[in-house]
Amino acid sequence: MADDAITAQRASRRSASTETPKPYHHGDLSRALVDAGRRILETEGPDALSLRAVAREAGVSPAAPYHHFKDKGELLDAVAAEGWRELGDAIARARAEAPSPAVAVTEIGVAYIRFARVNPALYRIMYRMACDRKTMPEHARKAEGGVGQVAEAILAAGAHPATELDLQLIQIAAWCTAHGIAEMVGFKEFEELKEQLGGEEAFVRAVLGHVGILSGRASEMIQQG
Amino acid sequence: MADDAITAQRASRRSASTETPKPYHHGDLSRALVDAGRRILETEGPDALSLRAVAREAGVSPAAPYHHFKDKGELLDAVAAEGWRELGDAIARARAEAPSPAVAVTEIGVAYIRFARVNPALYRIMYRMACDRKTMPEHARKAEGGVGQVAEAILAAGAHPATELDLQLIQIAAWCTAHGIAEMVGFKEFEELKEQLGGEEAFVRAVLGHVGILSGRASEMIQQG
DNA sequence: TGTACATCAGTGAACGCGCGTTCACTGATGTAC
DNA sequence: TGTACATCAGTGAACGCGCGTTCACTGATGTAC
Repeated sequence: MADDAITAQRASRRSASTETPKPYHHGDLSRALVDAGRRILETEGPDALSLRAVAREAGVSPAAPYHHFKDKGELLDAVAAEGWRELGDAIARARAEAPSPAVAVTEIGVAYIRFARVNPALYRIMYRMACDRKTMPEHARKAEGGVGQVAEAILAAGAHPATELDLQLIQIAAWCTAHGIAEMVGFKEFEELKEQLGGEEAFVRAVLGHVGILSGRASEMIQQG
Repeated sequence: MADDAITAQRASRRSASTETPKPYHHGDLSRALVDAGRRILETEGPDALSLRAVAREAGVSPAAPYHHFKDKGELLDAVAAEGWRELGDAIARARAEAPSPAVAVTEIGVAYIRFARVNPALYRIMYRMACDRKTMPEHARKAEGGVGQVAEAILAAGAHPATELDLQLIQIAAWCTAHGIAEMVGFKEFEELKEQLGGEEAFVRAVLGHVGILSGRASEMIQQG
């Protein structure tokens, strides 16, 4: 009877997904492994993210993941891919919720940096893997995934880049700056400044406001550049 | 006699330093270890930088480094510190050689990014360690070490920040942007654009030109911000 | 609906590896008389 | 200048560890008749 309940639970989990806390083991281990990976990232940091640690955290033997991922790399890819997807969503949300297109570029920057701060270890391995491969993941390069949205937001803000090249360069500059801030905003040397400005987000906005592109003055940059 | 020659060599190495290729072993092992570490970084990447690998590369037993460094971390610190020192020198040189104070800020940015590109693995671990500690190394924060020079260059360019806070924010924004570009400039998706623009340095300058602060228009940023 | 069987998703033991670090040691270097 | 001795800077073997991956296995799940 208990067995029947578990079986039913597993079946329902595979089709829809209203479930009780811990139906792991059978059911959806690859999902569980990615979740476990993220838990490890946030509690123990990026260097603790071994295949064995993930299996352990998921309550499964070290060999089990091999039924779902070719090797360690593929598991890590899955974790990072989820990160990029969520970052893309956060950006899209920020853009949609911006009070006006004129400030959308800034809001994207703020959302990007906030994501990195809320998921520091995840963001670190996302970027570490991108740097190792010397490329962004497919998804992040597409319009819905991230970078593309910046270009759209810049255009929507009323900027008229002279050339396609100008637009691309602005996009790249914005992306690089956001990344730089994301990696450094947690540094201790900024703590005093953050307090002075009334919190970390205020600090981030202040820094963005001194960058140019990300301060909602994209069109100026284009006309001048 | 051969022994005498070696002894003399060692002695001279300790005082001055005009030397023949391989006087290692005795002489200056801590120097040799740092050199070995850098060689490993550039040939095998940051993840290969283990204490054993460094000892191996230096031609010495795995226990030898412990006479010069408390533990692995201290050795890595020494490698990274050398990187920060050289980066600081590169920045100072760029500033000194800039044709005018007005373009010095841009030249600093270019020099920074060039350093990261010439020493990619070194730059990676320099930053990885800074992120782990959540702070820049002492030396990089000082005026002669890096960040401080940016502020000086901005002032020398004729900018008149309304407040000390403005200057700090610009400094931070510049630093973050340079870091972001440094980490991403090698990405494959930019290759086409680089060719279009006539090489990587041209590409870097073009991106910097769309950032604002780093395009020699710092004073505008300040007056507007 | 019940049975026979293939497949699927786990187990747990084992492998070889490179790591950081410790240890007792040894021979060369430098110092005091 | 020569000898006795302390110290210094190495050696190399050993430790325990966690890692990624493989393997033969087993029991549960799903399928065909």
